Amino acid sequence: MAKPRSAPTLDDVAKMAGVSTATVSRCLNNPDRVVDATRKRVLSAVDTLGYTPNFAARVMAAKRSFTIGAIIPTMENAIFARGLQAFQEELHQRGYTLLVSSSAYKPEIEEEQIRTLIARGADGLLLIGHDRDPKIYDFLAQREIPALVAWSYLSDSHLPSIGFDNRAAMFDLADHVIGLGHSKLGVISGHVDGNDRARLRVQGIRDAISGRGLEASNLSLIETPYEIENGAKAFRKLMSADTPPTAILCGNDVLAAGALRQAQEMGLDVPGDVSITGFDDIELARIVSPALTTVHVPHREMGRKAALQLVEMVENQTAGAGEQLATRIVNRPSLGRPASG
Amino acid sequence: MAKPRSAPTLDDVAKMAGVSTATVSRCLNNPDRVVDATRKRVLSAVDTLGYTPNFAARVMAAKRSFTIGAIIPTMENAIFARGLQAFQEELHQRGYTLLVSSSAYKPEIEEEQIRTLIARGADGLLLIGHDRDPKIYDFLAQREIPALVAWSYLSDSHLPSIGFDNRAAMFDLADHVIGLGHSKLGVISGHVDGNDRARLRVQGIRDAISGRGLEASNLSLIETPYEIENGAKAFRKLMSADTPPTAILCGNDVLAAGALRQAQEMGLDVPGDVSITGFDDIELARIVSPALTTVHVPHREMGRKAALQLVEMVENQTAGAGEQLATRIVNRPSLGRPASG
DNA sequence: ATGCAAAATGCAAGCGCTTACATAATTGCT
DNA sequence: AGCAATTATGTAAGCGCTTGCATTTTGCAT
Repeated sequence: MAKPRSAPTLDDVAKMAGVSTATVSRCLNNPDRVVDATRKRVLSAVDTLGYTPNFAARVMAAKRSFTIGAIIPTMENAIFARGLQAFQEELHQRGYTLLVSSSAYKPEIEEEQIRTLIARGADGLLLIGHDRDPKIYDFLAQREIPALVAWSYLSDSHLPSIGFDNRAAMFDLADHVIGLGHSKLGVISGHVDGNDRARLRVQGIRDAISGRGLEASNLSLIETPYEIENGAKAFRKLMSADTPPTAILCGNDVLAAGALRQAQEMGLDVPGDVSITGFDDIELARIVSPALTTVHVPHREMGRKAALQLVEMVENQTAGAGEQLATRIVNRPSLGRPASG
Repeated sequence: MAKPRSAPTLDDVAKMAGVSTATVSRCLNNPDRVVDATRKRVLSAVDTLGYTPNFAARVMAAKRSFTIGAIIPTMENAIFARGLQAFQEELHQRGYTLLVSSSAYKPEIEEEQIRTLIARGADGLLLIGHDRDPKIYDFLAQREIPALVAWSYLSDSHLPSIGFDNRAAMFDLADHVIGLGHSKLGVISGHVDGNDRARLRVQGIRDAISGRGLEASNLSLIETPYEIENGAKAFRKLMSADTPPTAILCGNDVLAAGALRQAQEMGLDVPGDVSITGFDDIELARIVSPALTTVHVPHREMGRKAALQLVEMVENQTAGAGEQLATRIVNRPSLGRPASG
């Protein structure tokens, strides 16, 4: 009865069970390729030894890790939480483990993370959005790493994508807002550089404005990182204009929550004095009061479908078709008609 | 110019640079043990080949992964976000990578995650709270895996811990609430089974009640998972009693936010009709209105110190001293005196 | 019983890297 | 210029596992 100073290995198990390491390995990975009696013997050895396979060794020998990597721009707010959760659950079902890392919205960090995840043996990758250095796509292609883009659907792109049409979604919301009578619009967007979701959302607003025959000058835009504080700060700035906007469209719910808080601190009634809208429909949108009118994104469905598709790509070497999902406007009290006057 | 069907290896680099694999390896890990000229040659080969070291192979050969594992109960709300973020940042500074997984508050899942993380070669582990099967501690000790507990400080425990005194923190808050004149208290707690933080917080309230000479019957308690919805549900239930509590102490800010929303939906004024308090002081506590009186926990400091301590344990084989951090009550409008009458 | 196909198991070659240890190239002194 | 002491590099043995192929065992029909 030796007490192992370090982890027991396949060899230890094999010895204890009186079989070869090959048999133990098969026992663990293809149980039906081993006869009952030996399997029992092996498993009991595994048990008494407290054996756990060494992952690194396994990856090296099998050249498969059953690990999927995901790189999201941030974990700091809940934007990606629900979708990623669903993604993870579905992967788990299929026997895969998810490794998540965040890029802080920085392209160079994302690139580093991609390399890291691949070095760690990820069988496939989930990326957010399409905007990135083309050489990354070359790298992925050259290494033949299956990768999928989520949170933004484009039909023609380097990688297949599962997501929604950010431009159209925001277009619909903006059009709706203008339809209520708002003609002076403020926009608090995330930085659009390297962020196609943000860029397309702003584009949607622009398109809605010109579609309704309004001047582009009726739009004032601020770009800022996705943080509550920044939403507040941007709101203050937008409202300090000579003729402030009557509606503020925010690039996401987090910015909108910040704007809303700031409105309240400034003693403004929402939506009486100014309307505020968000995007994403995360939990926060319903917690604040008044609750936010926002664009509902089917995060769970997106996550689930992304997982399915990616596993399919990994296991069958297929290309992946991608899929566009529908969004819908959720009307809540933060949006109303402009004060008539 | 062969185009590699799979990743280039150390060998490829060595060949291209005309040196041995050992030299390449040293070049990457101990640059100063290699003379300038060769280093330059090697690095340029690395570059043109686009070489990235294979992590699994490296872990196997070096028996070090520079990876730290953390298992938190949940990622679904922000309870652990800030602390973990600081933990991660500090680890990164020290050259370590963080692997996070969540146990969904289930002991058996936590155990599985611990094994998984170790199998993946984690050099050390961060665990939340002290309540777990003793055999896990045996396992960790036998495998000699450095591990540290956070979010709860206990001076005598299997593992060193960095955190605060959950009982004392909640005791202070409850004592303060009672001092304001509240004598009928409602408590919405997380499940205390297997969760020492929750258990100790409740204990703190009990101690405050008896410390003030009140009957234990003045306390009504509901245990429920940490989700906004459940906070709302529990609040409804507590307030439906014949003589409902005048103050509701919640196990954390998330439950408190749920309770608050429910209060508003029931047309109750907070704190006029009923006071509500939280715990943690996450961002949410300041976003809701009225903002929540809560217990501020120095999450960032805790995360940072945990990282420092754990790295120290890993690198110097030391035992780890642990540290108790101070919390403080943050007074905000959700807490007031009970309606006199 | 006997022979043969099929099923079960064993053998051993890697997977890509690190690291003692051995060897070769430099350096500094005299 | 010559030798010892350094310093730089090469050699090769694993790390723990999977898997193709070889070998043994089993089950069955004859």
